[in-house]
Amino acid sequence: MSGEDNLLKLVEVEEPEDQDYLLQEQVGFILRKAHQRHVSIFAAHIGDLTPPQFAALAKLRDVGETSQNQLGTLIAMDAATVKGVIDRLKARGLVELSKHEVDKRRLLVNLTAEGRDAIERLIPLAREITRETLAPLSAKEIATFMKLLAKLA
Amino acid sequence: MSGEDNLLKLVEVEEPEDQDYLLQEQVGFILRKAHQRHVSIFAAHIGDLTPPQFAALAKLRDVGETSQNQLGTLIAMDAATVKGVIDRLKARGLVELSKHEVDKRRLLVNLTAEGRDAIERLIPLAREITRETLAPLSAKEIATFMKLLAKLA
DNA sequence: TTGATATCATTTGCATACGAATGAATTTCC
DNA sequence: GGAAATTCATTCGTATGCAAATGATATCAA
Repeated sequence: MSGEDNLLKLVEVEEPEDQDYLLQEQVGFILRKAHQRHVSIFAAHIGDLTPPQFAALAKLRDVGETSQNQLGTLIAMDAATVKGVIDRLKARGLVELSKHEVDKRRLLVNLTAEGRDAIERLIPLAREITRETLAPLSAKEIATFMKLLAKLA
Repeated sequence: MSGEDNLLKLVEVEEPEDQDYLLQEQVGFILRKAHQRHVSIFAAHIGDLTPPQFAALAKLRDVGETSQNQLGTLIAMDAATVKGVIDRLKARGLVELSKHEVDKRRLLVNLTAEGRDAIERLIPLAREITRETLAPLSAKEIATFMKLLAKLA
């Protein structure tokens, strides 16, 4: 009996985690859930725009007219994804497209007047979304969390 | 000149953040990027299975046979999403479906022998994925981060 | 018991997300 | 100058992810 125990212990020392793998403790899984929660909070405050669409408008407000590809880089979207997002924003009249004079490959994107109005109107809501997402944490915890999260992203 | 400065300061005190809204500092945006990075690390280690598919297998390993809906609850997927995931795992022979004897609404899901082999084989890789995702942080930072992230999820 | 509710699963529609392939235009470099 | 490599954008295919509607079954309550 004690012989079996010792054998088990030896095995455990070599592979202490072989038996239990707890999905709900893995970063990836919790990261996915935290992201889901944020998207849900976002949707509750801004129903007619998705987070990626909002990101595109907010970044265009920052940098002004840019190429579609460059915008994608700035908001961490690959070319295929950003195209869909911009197409839908264009269909709603929030951005307008034009051809680059010099480099004919580039498709320039810019806010329309309506798009600018929309993003200015939505930013206060976005601040509230950030607040609500972080509400489970204290001010000090928020500072710590944001610092560490930034390291992972 | 100093009059203008004072006016600006007064405005700033009332609405200190009105002018600048930095997308790249918002939780939601960084959360999305951190999640993207994790998925990318996952794909580099486990190319033939997605994180949701892996989650389904890992949870079935934990709890054994369950209904599709219940599995969805356990891995934070809604009914429509979990159906697609299970369909694809079934098509690959990693899970098998059966009808609940008593409650005819329920669709039971379980690992096949092949599915069990697969998940056992993949778990060590998953541990490495977790390690690599958290690699930018020290051991102490990891503990702090996981505690705070769990509060947000 | 039966009528109202609730639960389980499916389907549809829309929106990311990304790999891979393609074509057009530009830049690099010999 | 011109071939090779690079960049920009598009398209296709596959896989989440979720809201809403629907149908089948089960449970609750009058």
